[in-house]
Amino acid sequence: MAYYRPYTPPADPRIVRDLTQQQEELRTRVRLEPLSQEPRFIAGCDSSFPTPETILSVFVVLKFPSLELVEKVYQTSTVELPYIPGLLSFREAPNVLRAYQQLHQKPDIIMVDGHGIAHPRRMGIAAHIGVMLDMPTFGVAKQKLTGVYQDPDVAKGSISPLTDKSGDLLGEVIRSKDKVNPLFVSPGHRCDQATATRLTLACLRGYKLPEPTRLADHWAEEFKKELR
DNA sequence: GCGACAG
DNA sequence: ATCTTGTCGC
Repeated sequence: MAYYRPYTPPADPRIVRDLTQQQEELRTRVRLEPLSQEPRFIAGCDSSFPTPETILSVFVVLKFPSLELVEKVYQTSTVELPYIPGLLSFREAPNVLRAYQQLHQKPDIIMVDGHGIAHPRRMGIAAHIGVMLDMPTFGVAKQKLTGVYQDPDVAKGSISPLTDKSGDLLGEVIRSKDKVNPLFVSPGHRCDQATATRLTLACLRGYKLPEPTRLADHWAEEFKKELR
């Protein structure tokens, strides 16, 4: 439990204004719809920072619904933007997209570590990546960014809605394992809530995190060691 | 004015 | 995200 937040230098107001504007434009391209076909391959992606100035992004592709790992790739580059709540995608997406290009087996849908439309301007990193690739995506986050919800029952599989102040659905809060903190699942692009939730549940294998993100997390750690 | 704030 | 040991609970 954090009792205080470490000091963070204020972000340049001009940068914030410009990126927020770009985000509003990308927002007009988001399409929420059911998946056209059942996925045969699902990907997971995650980023970490081996050093404060280096970003490492990983992509894993699993066969669906067997969840057998079929490919894993990574990409590193220099960090050019600080973390700014609501603008995370501009810091991480560029490198994530380059990692995606390395894949030989392209997935049918991507599970992103972070939020989809459960974002102040409905443009979390999952939606951002989906629009850039024009690919189906949805987000699975460990912490809330925006919205209100009632804590779901402590039993695995319990779900409660995440809504904005107007009552609009932003995502669903899902208990992926008995008694552990719930996950925040929301559609990104070319995906809907039902699909995002269904696939998240279908990817659970006894751990808090669904396999795509869990394995992406795992390999990010392995690749990090490999770099030194 | 005060609290919240993905990774 | 990252730095970090032991420790409590199922």
